[in-house]
Amino acid sequence: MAKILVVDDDQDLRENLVEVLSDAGFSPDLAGDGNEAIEKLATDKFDLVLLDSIMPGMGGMETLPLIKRKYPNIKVIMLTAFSTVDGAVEAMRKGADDYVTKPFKINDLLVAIRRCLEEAKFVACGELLNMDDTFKCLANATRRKTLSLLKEHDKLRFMDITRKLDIDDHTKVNFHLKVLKDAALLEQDGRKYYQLSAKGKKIIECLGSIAST
Amino acid sequence: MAKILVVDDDQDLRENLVEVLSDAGFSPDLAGDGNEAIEKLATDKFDLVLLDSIMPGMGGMETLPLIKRKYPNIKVIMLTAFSTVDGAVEAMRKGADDYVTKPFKINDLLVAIRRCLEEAKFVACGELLNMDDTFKCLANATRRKTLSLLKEHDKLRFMDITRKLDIDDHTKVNFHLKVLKDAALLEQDGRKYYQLSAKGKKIIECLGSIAST
DNA sequence: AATTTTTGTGAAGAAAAACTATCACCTTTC
DNA sequence: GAAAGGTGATAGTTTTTCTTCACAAAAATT
Repeated sequence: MAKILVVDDDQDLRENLVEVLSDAGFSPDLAGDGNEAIEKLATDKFDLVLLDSIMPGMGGMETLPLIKRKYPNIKVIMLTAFSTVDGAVEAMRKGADDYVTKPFKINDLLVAIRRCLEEAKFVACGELLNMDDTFKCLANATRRKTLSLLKEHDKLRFMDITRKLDIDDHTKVNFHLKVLKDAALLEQDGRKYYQLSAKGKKIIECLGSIAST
Repeated sequence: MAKILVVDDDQDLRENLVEVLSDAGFSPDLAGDGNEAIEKLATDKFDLVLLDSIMPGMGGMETLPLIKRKYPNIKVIMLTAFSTVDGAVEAMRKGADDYVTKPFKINDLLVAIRRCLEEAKFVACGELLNMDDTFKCLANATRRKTLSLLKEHDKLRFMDITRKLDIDDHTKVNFHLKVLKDAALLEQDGRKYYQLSAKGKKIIECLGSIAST
């Protein structure tokens, strides 16, 4: 199902990978260098890129940040022959999602691919969110505080929240809680405990890097 | 100025680092293992953590995700004696901001520290943002589309934006542009070209991972 | 057991804010 | 000078937000 772009200058390896990936149930496509990869990405949709770090023309290390800047949701796994710790760190800093050293066992690569796609699936849930509602929710300090309370304490009851928010009249919290529930950022378990939903957790995580409150 | 927490079980190295860091103008503090580090982080505010990967008690590899989950804005540089590519990749996947192999040249470490803090400074601008305004801005599909247009095209004139938004009456775009400007997500250069502000770029970057439109 | 208090929820109306649409007006370009 | 590009102000509509009231279930007291 998942579409994978294989970017490598070594034709043998490329064809080999295409076969393996097809057998494993993926839809692979090919590119011979960075420029070609960029073109392919512009025309087709891909879920993951296998990127060789050293290629004639534009190499993987240069291509990587270009891809990640334009398509942050596409996962990239670097493949590299001459591997050093510094190289690996640099690749990860540039946004690679994983780093596999050549020669690799096919199985190790498949494991890495599946793990990346699994993470992507989680991210993708964000795309299904109704962004309008989500942001409207976040555009309010009380609700943001509620979310971070729940991030910290995992589960809270109604009155716990009102007290922690330092609001005297409990009925006033109700409205905000409902908005949060409607936006699916928050849910209740059987015993009326409020907690972050999967979407809520994802959002909070993203927010963490830009907003402390 | 920046507060740095040095987490290492080797007392010689620790004291050595404290001296070097002090000389370089930082305020260092110490912890002997992961647990102690967590405690220190809970009581004091730090900008950066130097984290040894292998320690008796809780090691750095375990501590790292704990720190990053709780304090995503604090930078972490892993220090490690037995360095492998896999170890480096794992550390970076877990959220390390950099990875330095022991023995290291003091200067290399200082370079890494300064680079991390430089990035942190950029992130910190997010904290100064008025979150209410920011999210209100984002709670509107037209404005989000405007931002992603500007992300893609860098600079656009007023009419370019209205056309790309596919809005016939140009006066209707005005309002949204103003809201974006007020929230400082967008700015104009001397020639009336609209472009993303630093804050806008940062926001868009964070958003990229959760919202495609 | 009865009752009071705490906890938890929904709905409706008023107040505040955001959004839309329209008009007026200025500047640049052709 | 006409057309296109660009901006601000305002009034009416729609949405949010706040507030209040009503009410029910659970827990604690009497």
